[in-house]
Amino acid sequence: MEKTPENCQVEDALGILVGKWKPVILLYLLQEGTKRFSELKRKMPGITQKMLTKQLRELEDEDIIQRVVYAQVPPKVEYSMTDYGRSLEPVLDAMHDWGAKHTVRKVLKADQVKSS
Amino acid sequence: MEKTPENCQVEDALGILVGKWKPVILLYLLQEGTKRFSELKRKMPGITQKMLTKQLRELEDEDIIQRVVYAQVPPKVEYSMTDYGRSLEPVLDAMHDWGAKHTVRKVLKADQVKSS
DNA sequence: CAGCATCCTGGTAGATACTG
DNA sequence: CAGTATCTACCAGGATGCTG
Repeated sequence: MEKTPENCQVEDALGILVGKWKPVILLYLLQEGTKRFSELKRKMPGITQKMLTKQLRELEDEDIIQRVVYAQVPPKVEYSMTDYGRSLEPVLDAMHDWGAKHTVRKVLKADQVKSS
Repeated sequence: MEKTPENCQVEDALGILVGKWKPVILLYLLQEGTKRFSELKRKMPGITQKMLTKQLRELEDEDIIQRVVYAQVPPKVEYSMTDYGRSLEPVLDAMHDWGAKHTVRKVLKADQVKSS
């Protein structure tokens, strides 16, 4: 597929990644494997149950993550990356690498302002 | 910089890329070089002047693109990528590649539903 | 030509409370 | 434990009109 602006496929990846907590959720699942709902919640202080549920549902709808419910009491639900979801890893890597450089740059710039 | 979720640098790249028209604008400037305001506007039927201005300003504030104003009548303003902005290209590439695969996958999935 | 000022709207995010 | 159900706040995005 050509990389012309008229034929922009960037939006798809963007659409899946946008959401205040999605990148973090994906990084957890990619690096630490399967996680329970409560584990994810604990890892992300500040997120509400509603938001976590919503973001997970959206990722599930896109087949990026998998949701497994255990029929037991108390309930147990586990989330993990799908093989397909793992294909997003290079994208996240590229973004992370760029973000790291960008952060460094912002710090340098702030220094310049200070010393001027 | 480590790629731990606690230290997520993905958001930075995401923050710069989100905006309904930013990826397209960047692809135009990356692939076709310097462009005037009106040229960009013509390329993107549907965008309003206000939105184009806004998106361009935001990209400029992040030093991704450069804005050059020619003191003449009628006014002429040209936009181009900065060297720094060009460093985003691998990110856009990664996202485009993924998006292209994703599109194919969605088509296949739709077919499965139809033939079932 | 390029852009600002104003007003409007829908959806994302969040706070809070309740349930199988 | 892992969710729904409401309600509220905010802002990106958009329509329209004016200007150096």
